[in-house]
Amino acid sequence: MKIATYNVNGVNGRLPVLLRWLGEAEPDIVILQELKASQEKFPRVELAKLGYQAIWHGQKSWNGVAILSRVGEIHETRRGLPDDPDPMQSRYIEAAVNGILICGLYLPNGNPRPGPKFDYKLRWLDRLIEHAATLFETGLPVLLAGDFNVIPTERDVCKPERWREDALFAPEVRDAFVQLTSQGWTDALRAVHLDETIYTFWDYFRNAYARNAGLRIDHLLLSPMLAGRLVDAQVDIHVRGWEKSSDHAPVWVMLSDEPLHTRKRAKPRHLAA
DNA sequence: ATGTCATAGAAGCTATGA
Repeated sequence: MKIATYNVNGVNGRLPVLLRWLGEAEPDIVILQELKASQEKFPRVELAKLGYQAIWHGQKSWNGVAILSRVGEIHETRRGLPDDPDPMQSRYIEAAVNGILICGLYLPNGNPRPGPKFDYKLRWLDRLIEHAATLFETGLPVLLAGDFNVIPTERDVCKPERWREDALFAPEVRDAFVQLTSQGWTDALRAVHLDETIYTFWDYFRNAYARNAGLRIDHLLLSPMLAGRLVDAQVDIHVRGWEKSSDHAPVWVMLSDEPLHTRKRAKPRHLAA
């Protein structure tokens, strides 16, 4: 089973890109962020033509998250985090699909730092960490995926020194990400590409994509049951080069149907020797 | 500070968020 996360940066403005990628990549389940569309303006019919059913949490102009499936029913379990810091912002959607609990999230950007937007990001992370702990403890197969707006380590940014004060790389935010993954989640892309430079986002400024001046901020975190089924994780980097593309590229994991007893689970970074 | 996009409304440009 192939599961992807993609910050589309406007689901209607980028619809041709999204449909082209879906046709090419054929993911089974897709988690979308930054729909930038109100609830009634989601392109349900166009996606259904490609065989995807969908649930979505829209919002006019900003945010918005969705889950697509071409492998059976989407059983929504919640939208918004428990004690969400701002329920008006559509940033979280959760559903059981094909035996996996899919958690789609769009974390606040948090800039400028310091300031109220940064405080909001920290509160959101706090709520996410608490909810993730609850989900983890169920022992179920759970996937946390989306645009985290977190650069986990220096390896995940082209020029770390330029990002020291940025809300995507701030110590408080990176600490929170470590706190989250330390619950036992596997960062799938990093587990597959241990020592590689691999990015998921290139901004529109300064020809960033052509220079590969990117960031790794879109993540797929696997509970132990799913980590035991991890076959591959990749970024569809070329999609970022398409005309009218999002500033993010799609990121996906391939999971086997059965546990892979031969593959060792990736150790959290803080436990590594 | 800069740069490039999409969106919405004050509208055919400007403000905003990223």
